[in-house]
Amino acid sequence: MKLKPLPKSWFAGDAVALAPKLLGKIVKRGACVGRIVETEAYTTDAASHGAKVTARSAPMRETYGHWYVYFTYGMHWCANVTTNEGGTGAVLIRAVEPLEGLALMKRRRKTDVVQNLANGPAKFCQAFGITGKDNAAALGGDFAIYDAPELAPEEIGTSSRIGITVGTELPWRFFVKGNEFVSG
DNA sequence: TACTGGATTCACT
DNA sequence: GTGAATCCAGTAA
Repeated sequence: MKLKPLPKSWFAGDAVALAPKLLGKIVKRGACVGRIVETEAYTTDAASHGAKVTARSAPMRETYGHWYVYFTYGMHWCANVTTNEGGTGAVLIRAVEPLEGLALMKRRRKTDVVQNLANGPAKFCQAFGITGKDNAAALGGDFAIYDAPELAPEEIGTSSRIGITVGTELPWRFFVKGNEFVSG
């Protein structure tokens, strides 16, 4: 697979605009490679860490093209890519289709079911070995996002999670229809 | 210093 | 469909 890293400037725009564009892109960390199939944009809305100026959310405000990894529910890590040069924004990677490094992912996730390896934000982090040590790291090197053909519009739909998990109807949730690795 | 709640997941019924 | 697991950041005092 010929991979070309997305330049930092690619992430300078608004999170809401970049979330759908990230679909189909390739994320690689060490031996693990996957295709992003579900993303979620966070800016300064009430549900976002970016709504308040705190030490934790500093990467959302002060960086773009970096990883923002946070710990939640006492046991899970979630990975975002920071966006919006000069502003506040990040795109949460909610689900990934495993492509390479499946053996390692299966070992980390303690399951042989491929569909369950990375079909959730915390599952993705566990499968790829992402923890707080990756927080605020710049994209690139061993942990980067690579360019890939954009998904066709008919492959992108509105997530069934709307109104179920979060209780809000944010217009920027997406996932890929007709894909066996899709979450929800 | 102590308390509260969370961008989740999974086992169990 | 329901509830437990689990710990850190944020907030109040």
